[in-house]
Amino acid sequence: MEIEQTRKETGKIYNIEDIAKELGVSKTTVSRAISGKGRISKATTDRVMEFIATHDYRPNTLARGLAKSRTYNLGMLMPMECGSMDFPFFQECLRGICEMAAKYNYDIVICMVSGKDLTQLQRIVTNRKVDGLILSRAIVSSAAQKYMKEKKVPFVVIGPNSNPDIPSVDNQNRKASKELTSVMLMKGLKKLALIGGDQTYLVTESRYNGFADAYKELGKSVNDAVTIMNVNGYADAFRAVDEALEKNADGIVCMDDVICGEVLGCLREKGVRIPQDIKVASLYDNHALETSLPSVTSIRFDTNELGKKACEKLLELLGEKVETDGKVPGYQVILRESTQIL
Amino acid sequence: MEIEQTRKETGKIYNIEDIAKELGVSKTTVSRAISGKGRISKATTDRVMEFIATHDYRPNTLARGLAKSRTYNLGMLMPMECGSMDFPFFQECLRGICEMAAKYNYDIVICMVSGKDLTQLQRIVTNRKVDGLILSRAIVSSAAQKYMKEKKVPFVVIGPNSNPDIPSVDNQNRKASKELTSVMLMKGLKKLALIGGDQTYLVTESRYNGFADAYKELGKSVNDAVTIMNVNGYADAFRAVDEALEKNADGIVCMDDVICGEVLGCLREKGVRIPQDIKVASLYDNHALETSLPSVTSIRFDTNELGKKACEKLLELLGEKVETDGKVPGYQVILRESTQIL
DNA sequence: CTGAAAGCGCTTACAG
DNA sequence: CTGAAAGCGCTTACAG
Repeated sequence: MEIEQTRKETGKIYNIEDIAKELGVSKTTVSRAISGKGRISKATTDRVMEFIATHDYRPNTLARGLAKSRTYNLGMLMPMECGSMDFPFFQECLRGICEMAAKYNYDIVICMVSGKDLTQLQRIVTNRKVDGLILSRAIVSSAAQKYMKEKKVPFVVIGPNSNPDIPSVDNQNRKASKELTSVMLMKGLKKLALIGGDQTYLVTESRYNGFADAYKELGKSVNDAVTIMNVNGYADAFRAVDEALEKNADGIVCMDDVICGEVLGCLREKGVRIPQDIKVASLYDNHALETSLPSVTSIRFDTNELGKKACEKLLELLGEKVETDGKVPGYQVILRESTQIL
Repeated sequence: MEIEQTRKETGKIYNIEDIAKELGVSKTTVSRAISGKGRISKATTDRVMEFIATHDYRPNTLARGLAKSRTYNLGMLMPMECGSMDFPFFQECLRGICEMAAKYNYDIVICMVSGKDLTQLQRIVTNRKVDGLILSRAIVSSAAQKYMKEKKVPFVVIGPNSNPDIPSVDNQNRKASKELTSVMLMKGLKKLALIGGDQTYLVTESRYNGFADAYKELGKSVNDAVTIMNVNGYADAFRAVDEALEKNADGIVCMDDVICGEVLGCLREKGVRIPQDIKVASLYDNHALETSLPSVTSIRFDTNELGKKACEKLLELLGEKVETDGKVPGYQVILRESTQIL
């Protein structure tokens, strides 16, 4: 009560010198008590900490930053033109990142990059507005990575990464794909069609491998399946669906939610009923798949956790002592109407 | 070429003192040349600026910040639990904000707030990580606003705002609603039903007024329409649609995209065809309305521009000289299949 | 028009 | 265990 009073009356914002004076010690001592570094007696530490708590003192981040050459900000690269499909991913991810960053008293600054234009990245880096950066699979631009290496800015990548030198975190695409495919197979489906996108993407490869793993485990060959890759856009999808139907597929596994949306459109257009005539599943979930008619079986990754891990990794890179649980971001296989056996 | 060389060889990061020495002037002079403030000869300014350009010097933001008590960061409050519906709004908005901020060499830091929990806001404020804040209609919490006033942190609100003391920017809800409603009326529809949400929201009021304006302009009374407010959730929407149909409405105007989605669901469930049996329009657009079957007539606001304006306003509050064009964020009325006269 | 000096609020060798 | 002092890289009265 009285403390509140004091705060309200004075409204004063203390600095380290004020505290030193009030307590009759040196700034050095106060600084040490706060940081917990250097030799300092328990008694002094306690006195300082109590004063700080009572007066709700917060060190000036700018000043500390200048002294330690730190901004206590982390940059998150976001593609300006991410479609409505991608955005939920970023939202979730950002949530996890912010949460973890806050835990260590860091904040997230957004860096919107447009295509191959690195202007904004350069601005943020040359202005030293961040201590490190997080970028995601959606930022294809290896130019960005090259730039950051050159400038020696620590960064982590969210998504598949072939280069072991680059710290990265990723979903368990392969494992999850295998699991979903296995379920389809065990449901008694005889002929699966896998419809996937650009094969040069690593995520495509991972999911493909997972799909194949499921066959292998059952003593079958992935060649028993119809695999149609490099599908890009509705026209491609339409042809892919045609091929799947011609080859008598009784189940279609779509590599991601975008493709799946297109496939659903094609099937509707052709008057093929789901799940009566054919089962459909997606290796990446989104809200539309959940609410569409019928709802579509899919894999939901724990993107929030993925963001947290990315942030943790970056913090570690920056020399913060993070206590990580070493868990890998999980996923759920969600069986919905589109794969029901009637 | 040679400049490149120099940069690469040295890789040196200059500070203001280095420059002063190299040029045989004082730090003061260099600082003045850069800021463009204070008396200084054109000749000296040019020399300094040339050196800076050649060596790609960037003032240390942290140091400047400490001296001027500025972070050159703006905070953007984001609701943690914004649904998939809300997010496109934030994405667009954020784009505009970032773009404008970058123009004045500010950056955006994200502050995720969850419900009424102000922890993150307090953290960012007491740590002085931002010079000001932008919050949007989705942050209902007036507690947040109260906190910021108390702490004297400048902020602007995106969305309807009754309090004229609080700087805010908003879409032209009333005008846009009137325009869309007018079009419906002029298409010859005899009985419109307006289905809206919580009447305590200011945005609801604005849109309602716009709807009424259209009637007034045609010399009619809004009482000719069926208005059903405070609709919240599918069950409510179902009853509202029932009522509209009973009263022989030949057109339904939904106050926002969420309600519209529900109304579409209800109509489908009831076997009412759009636009054959009834026309449907929404006073707020989203991707689903654009791609649904049939596509739905709607109002698309220029959210990107809205974000820019919000940022401009905040920058002005912070004392930056912004050159604004005084334009108001626009909108488009997009007539799609759902209102076609067959 | 220009500069020396103090100041922004921290951290951290260095010396006791 | 503690403190005086220098330093982080800028800005800005103040004095010329």
